[in-house]
Amino acid sequence: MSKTTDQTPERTPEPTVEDAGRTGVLSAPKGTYDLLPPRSEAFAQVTNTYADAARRAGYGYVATPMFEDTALFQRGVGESTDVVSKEMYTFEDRGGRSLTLRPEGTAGVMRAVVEHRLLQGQLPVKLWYTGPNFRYEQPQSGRYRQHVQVGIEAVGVDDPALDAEVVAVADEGVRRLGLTDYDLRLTSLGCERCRPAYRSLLVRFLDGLDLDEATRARTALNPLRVLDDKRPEVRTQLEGAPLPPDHLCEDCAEHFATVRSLLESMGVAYLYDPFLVRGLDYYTRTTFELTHRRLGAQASIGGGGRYNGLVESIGGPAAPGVGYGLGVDRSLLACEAEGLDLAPSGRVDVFGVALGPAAKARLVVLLAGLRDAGVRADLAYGDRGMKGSMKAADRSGARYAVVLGERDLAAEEAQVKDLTSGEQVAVPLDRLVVHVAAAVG
RNA sequence: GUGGGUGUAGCUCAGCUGGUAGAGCACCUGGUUGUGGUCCAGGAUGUCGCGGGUUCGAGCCCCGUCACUCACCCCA
Repeated sequence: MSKTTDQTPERTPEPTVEDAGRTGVLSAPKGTYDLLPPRSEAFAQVTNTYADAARRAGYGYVATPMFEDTALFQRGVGESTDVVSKEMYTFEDRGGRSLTLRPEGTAGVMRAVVEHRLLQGQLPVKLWYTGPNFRYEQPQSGRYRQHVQVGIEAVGVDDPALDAEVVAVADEGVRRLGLTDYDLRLTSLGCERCRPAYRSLLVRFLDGLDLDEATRARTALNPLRVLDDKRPEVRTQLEGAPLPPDHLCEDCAEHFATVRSLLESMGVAYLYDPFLVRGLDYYTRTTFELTHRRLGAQASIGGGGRYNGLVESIGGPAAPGVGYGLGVDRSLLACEAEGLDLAPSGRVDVFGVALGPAAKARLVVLLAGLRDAGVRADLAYGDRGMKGSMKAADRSGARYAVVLGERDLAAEEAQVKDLTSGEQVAVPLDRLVVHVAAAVG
C-alpha cells in the first residue's frame, strides 16, 4: 500500500477505475448467471446429450420466439397456475402489444404447430427444442429467473406407446449423462371426462381438513396441487385422500396400464407416485417427473406428460400431445453432485510457442493450416518469454507444443514436443501439418 | 411474496474484548539470455457489498439497503 515515488518510475499506468466507480459495476440481473469455461462446456454437453436422445427417436429441431403474445400463456398454461398468475415477465412493446417472455416451452411450440398447420401432415408431429425460459421467482439453489430447458413434443396421436416413448427418451437422456441417483415418478391425472367427478370428490375431502388460508385458496383454484404439498402437517392429513389414478375412467385406466406395461418391458425403472401433480394446468393422463436425490429443495430436473386439451385451448384443432421439459441447469447441478466430469479434458490439441516476430508470423500461418486440418490449436500471444509460453502451453491442456525460434526458422523446421512424455522431435515446416495431424489422430 | 444465514484479494477463507488487512491457492517475473508440469526467490491485486450512525478511532458495534445463499411456496 506504500506508494513511494522512487519505485517503478516507468511502469505503465494502470487503467483507472474511476469511471467504473462512478457508474457502479454492473452485475447480471438477480436470479440470472453467467456461464464461463470450463463449466459452460459441461452445460453445452448436457444440452447436446439431451438433444441427441431426442434426435435418435426421430424428433426434429424447432425454434420459436423467446417472447409470445401474453394471451398464449394465459390460455395455454392456465390462469390458475402460479407461473401465469404471478411469475411472468410481461411487458408492452412500442406498438402497444402485450408480450411475455416465455415461462415454459410447450405453449410456443404448440402455437407454431397450429400456425403452420403441421397437424395436417404426417402424425405424430415430433419436435425437440432448447432455449431459455423466464419466471419471476425468488432465486435459490437450482431455481433461476432464466433457466434453460431441452424439451420434446409429440402431437396429433393419442397412443400410449407414444407416452412410453416420451418417458423413455427423457430417461435415456438423463442416463446418458451418467446420472444414477435419480427417481422417475409416474402417475395419471385422468382426462376432461373423468377429472371433474374426481375433482369434486377431492374438494369434499380437502374441505374437511385443517388447512391454512393459502392452501384453502389453492383448494378452490386448483385442488389437485394440494396433493403435491410437501409439508409434513399437510402430508399426514392427506393420507386416505382420494387419488387421481384410483378414479380414472375406463379409457384412461387402460391407457395408463398400457403405458406402465410398456415402460416395464423397455426396462425403464419408474416409481408409481399417485400424489404427483404438476403445476401446469394442461396435463392430462400420463404425468411424470424426474427428481434427483442430491439436489436439495429444487430436486426436479425434468418432467412432462400428456396434454390433450392444450392445442385446442390455444385456438387450434382438438389434438392430443405428449412431451417433456428437462432442465439443463439442474441437470448440470445433478452431474456436479454426482461428481460427473462432462467437460472435455483439454481446450486444444496443439499449442504454438514462437520466439521472435518472424517466427510468430510464420507460426500463425502454420496454426491456421492445422486448424484447417481439424486440429485444435492455440498460440502463446503477447510477448511472453520461453518459460511463460511453455507454461501457457502446459495450462492449455495441449498434448503437443510446437516451438519455433529464429534458429528453427533458419533451418525450416519446428520442434514438436510431446508434453506428456517430454520427447521432442524436429519436423520440417512443410510437413508440420501432416505430422501433427497424424500425431493428434 | 415469507423466514434464516452470509458478504474481507480472481478463488477458499483468517482477522483476538473496536487501534484503519492477512494466509493458502491462482496469476505475473526471475533463478534456467530456446523449453512446461516440481522447487526456490520476488511481485501485482482490496472503495473489507453499499449508505448512514455511534466512537478520538469501525472489517469488527447499531440501523438501513443491496447481493448471494438456504428453506417455505412454486417449478426445470
